Amino acid sequence: MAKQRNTQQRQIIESILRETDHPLLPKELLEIAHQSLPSLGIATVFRALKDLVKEGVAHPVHICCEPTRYEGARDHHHHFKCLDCGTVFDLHSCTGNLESMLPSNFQLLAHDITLFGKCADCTSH
Amino acid sequence: MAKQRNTQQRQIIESILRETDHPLLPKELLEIAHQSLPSLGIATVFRALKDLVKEGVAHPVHICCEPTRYEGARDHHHHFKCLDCGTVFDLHSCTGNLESMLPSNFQLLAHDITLFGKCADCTSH
DNA sequence: ATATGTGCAAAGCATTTGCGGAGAT
DNA sequence: ATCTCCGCAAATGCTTTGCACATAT
Repeated sequence: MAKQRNTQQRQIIESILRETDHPLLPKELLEIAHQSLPSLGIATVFRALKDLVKEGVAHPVHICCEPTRYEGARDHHHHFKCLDCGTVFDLHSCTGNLESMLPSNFQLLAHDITLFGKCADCTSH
Repeated sequence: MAKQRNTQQRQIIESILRETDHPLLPKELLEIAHQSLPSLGIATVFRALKDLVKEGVAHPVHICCEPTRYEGARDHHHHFKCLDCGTVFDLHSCTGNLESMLPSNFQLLAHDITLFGKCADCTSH
């Protein structure tokens, strides 16, 4: 892979991912980035995200029937989507014992867990 | 909701879902259906799937960066995707203790778990 | 100086929708 | 006979790509 250039647009995209505590849609990321760089195009956002995922700096987050969101790489964690308000929260613990779900001779390399329900705010209303 | 008609195309689509033991892409479903009804169109597949999901007869399955698959309604289960051959398998057990992942005052209503790795066939090669 | 990155616009897919005609009731 | 469903083709929304120019090295 060729050497990567340190452009203004990549810096902005990386820093937004780093500073945001929940996964973002490419469109949302673009809107935030437009505050510092109005000329930024959506194609650049997709190209940067693809590269950052390849480098392990960003992770794709797939939820239900919606377009892929992206978040900065952090500790291993999963997500909770509130069915009332739609917000996606990070969850910071992880259940064990997933191996027990596998048929024999299957090898477990990774897993996705997404929980759905009502967040604290929506539960209290 | 208006009364649903019992057309040949819906019968075929339902029976394919019922007889297949893993989730199918709309495109794959269409190809199988073409064997019994070559004139079937993809729009009809999408319309039928949307109705069947609403009726609870089919479930959408979301995996990674791929288009939504669909499967007939069965017992609660999850999925395993082989990273080598791409096949999606049903898993018939389910881990407990997901509640422990939640922040306080969050209410758990549903969950998705997808495991990734190598299936028995690909492990042995 | 040179090769990579960018913005724009066009292309590609997956999915949805409008419409006139076919088929189920 | 009527009203829903179908197939087709056009439209939509998200994502990718080609190209000419800009810019980091």
